[in-house]
Amino acid sequence: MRSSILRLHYTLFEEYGDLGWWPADGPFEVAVGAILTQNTSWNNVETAIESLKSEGALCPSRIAAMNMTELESLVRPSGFFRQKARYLKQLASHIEREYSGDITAMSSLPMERVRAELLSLRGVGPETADTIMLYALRMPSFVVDAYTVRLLRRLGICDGDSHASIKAAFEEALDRDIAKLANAHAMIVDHCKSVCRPTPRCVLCPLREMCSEAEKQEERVSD
DNA sequence: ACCCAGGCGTTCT
DNA sequence: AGAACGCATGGG
Repeated sequence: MRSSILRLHYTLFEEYGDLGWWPADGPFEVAVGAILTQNTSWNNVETAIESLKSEGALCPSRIAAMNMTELESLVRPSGFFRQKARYLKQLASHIEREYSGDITAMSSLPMERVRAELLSLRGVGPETADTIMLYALRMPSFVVDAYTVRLLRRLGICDGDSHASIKAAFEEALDRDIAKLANAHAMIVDHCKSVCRPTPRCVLCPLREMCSEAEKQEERVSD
């Protein structure tokens, strides 16, 4: 899988270059965005983040102290607003209580410890935890999302492989380099949003070569 | 009038 | 362990 990942990374980088993810003002805003974007388009998340900002509410202390109804109304545009308000509240309280409101304090702890701690919070699953680690704490933890799995399957790079093994393969192939891991996920998401749709149009796709090779391989198998 | 979006938790088989 | 379902808004 290693050489396929390297080729994918190289080809995507040739097309997209450095995308400079995650778009946010600071580490805590990254974490908030990671929760708000769960199964939700980024456009809706931006609206919610803007409304939080306009209230000066984008910090752990303010969110931890805010009343639930107000928080719900601020994050409403991002959908699932009752759950997400609860999740943000819990995250903010945790950061406030354990790290005096400074989320970056977590980055000096071992990765496994940080991941387990994030996963223990309601509303923080594998993808959200890895997103916070990679883009807020700048730790080399690759983010495997639905896009990644769909793309890798289509390219025949993975088949039934678990998220965990895909994650590990990227981290090894990209040498645990934070900038590379961060940009790799960004390129995959960006690519899948615009080009590699559920029903693909491969004519101008930078990955069309890899894609057609995978299709040929598929035909051989089904013979 | 659909369909989908940068998931997660709960509740089943 | 893995599938099915609810959660909710806004844009194509």
